Amino acid sequence: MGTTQQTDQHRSAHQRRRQLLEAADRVVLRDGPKASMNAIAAEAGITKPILYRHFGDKGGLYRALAKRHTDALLSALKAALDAPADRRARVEATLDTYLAAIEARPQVYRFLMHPADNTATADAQLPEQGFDVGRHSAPLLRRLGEELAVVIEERVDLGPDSAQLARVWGHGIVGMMHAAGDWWLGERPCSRAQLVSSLADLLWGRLALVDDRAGSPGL
Amino acid sequence: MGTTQQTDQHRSAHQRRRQLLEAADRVVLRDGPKASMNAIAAEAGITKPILYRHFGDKGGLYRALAKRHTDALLSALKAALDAPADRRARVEATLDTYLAAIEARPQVYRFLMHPADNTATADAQLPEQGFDVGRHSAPLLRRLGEELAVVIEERVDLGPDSAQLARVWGHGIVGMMHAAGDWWLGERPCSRAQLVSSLADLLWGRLALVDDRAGSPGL
DNA sequence: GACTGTTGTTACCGTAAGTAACAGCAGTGC
DNA sequence: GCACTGCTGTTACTTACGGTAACAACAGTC
Repeated sequence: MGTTQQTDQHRSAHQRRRQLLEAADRVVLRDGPKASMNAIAAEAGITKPILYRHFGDKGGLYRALAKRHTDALLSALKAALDAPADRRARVEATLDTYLAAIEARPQVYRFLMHPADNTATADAQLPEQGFDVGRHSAPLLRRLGEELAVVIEERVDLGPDSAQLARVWGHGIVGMMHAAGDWWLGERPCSRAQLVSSLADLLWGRLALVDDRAGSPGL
Repeated sequence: MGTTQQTDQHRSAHQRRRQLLEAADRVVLRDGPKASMNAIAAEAGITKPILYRHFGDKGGLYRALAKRHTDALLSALKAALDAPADRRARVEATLDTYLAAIEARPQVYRFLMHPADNTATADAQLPEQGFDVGRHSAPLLRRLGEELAVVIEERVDLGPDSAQLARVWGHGIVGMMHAAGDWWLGERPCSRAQLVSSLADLLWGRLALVDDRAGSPGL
């Protein structure tokens, strides 16, 4: 075997890589986070060592896959964030874009969000490794948080310490979106629009404004 | 071997279980998320099958361990949430309590937060299992989110749909805290107090209040 | 026609989860 | 005393998966 789909065999390694990633995508879409290298290789019509030649290890494949999806998601989010509307509408559009994405492909979402582990032999105190890839965990949320921080800092005037505040907010907002989305995806307690509105209310400081409950200790 | 620490051998199975969990705790504290069942058994002075008799599978041990830590963390958070101070101070105290906890024991934190996987063979559509433990993913963040939702709904008057809004906010706030904490723990870009203050500002709606940056498109 | 590089294979290793199957020993009823 | 039950513990195994070595086939090139 191996001579079946070899009709056009001299496409570039880059094309081959994309093809493998698409197969991996399909398997992940079907099997969720349990997708094994064997299963992915089988889906691509090849065997494991080829995957390893292309991606080094499972983390490499994971990162390549994550980059694809993160790039796609991120450009969608940026578009929502840059839409011609006021800030509240933009925030809601961004939240909705994210939630629509995870709703559309929950399996991919779960695979990307729960990487299981990566390089971390023991000490956890090694200063740097030289590579930027595979450094620490940082699979998708980290990147989203950083990118959102950039957008926030570009667009909003946060005064002194703006860079740092923007990063905290970026990661915090992404985490809020993620956790609420993860819960919502599992339980579906309300419509997407309601969730978006509730989260935007939270970001708009409604927690600080509402009254204490009648019977609660008067603080 | 095996006759060494058998001085008082007829303590209840519950005591034994606690002892095993403490050993597991120690290993997790040392090895992080890579802690193997063999290593845990060795730390407890026994071998694997005993762990499996007590906890069923690795997921069972994980859940038991998670419950311990979640209970402890949750009671600390509830205490902070119930302190005699205004809402902002209480929120800051709660954030700080959480961050101090993950700062104090990052290995345990990482083990609990990155469960890698659990029961999820394929369909993801099985109705119920009979047990309440091991249902779906919901390791720690879910529970924190639900508990925070309860506290929010008890203490704050959110009007109609208050139950649902409280749950969204509970999960959202926990997610914000988690993501920001995870990032902060990895990079340590600022002091804990600064992080707490920035997150509280975010929850207080400062995002809605600040001005657009000078050069940005006028929306 | 030999040389090299790519694509593919089979067959293997190491590790870790999970599982028999068996051994020792406490208590209980006869 | 003696079988029976039940708990704690063991060794040794199976299975599955990540990762690797060694080899086979073939395209293009000098």
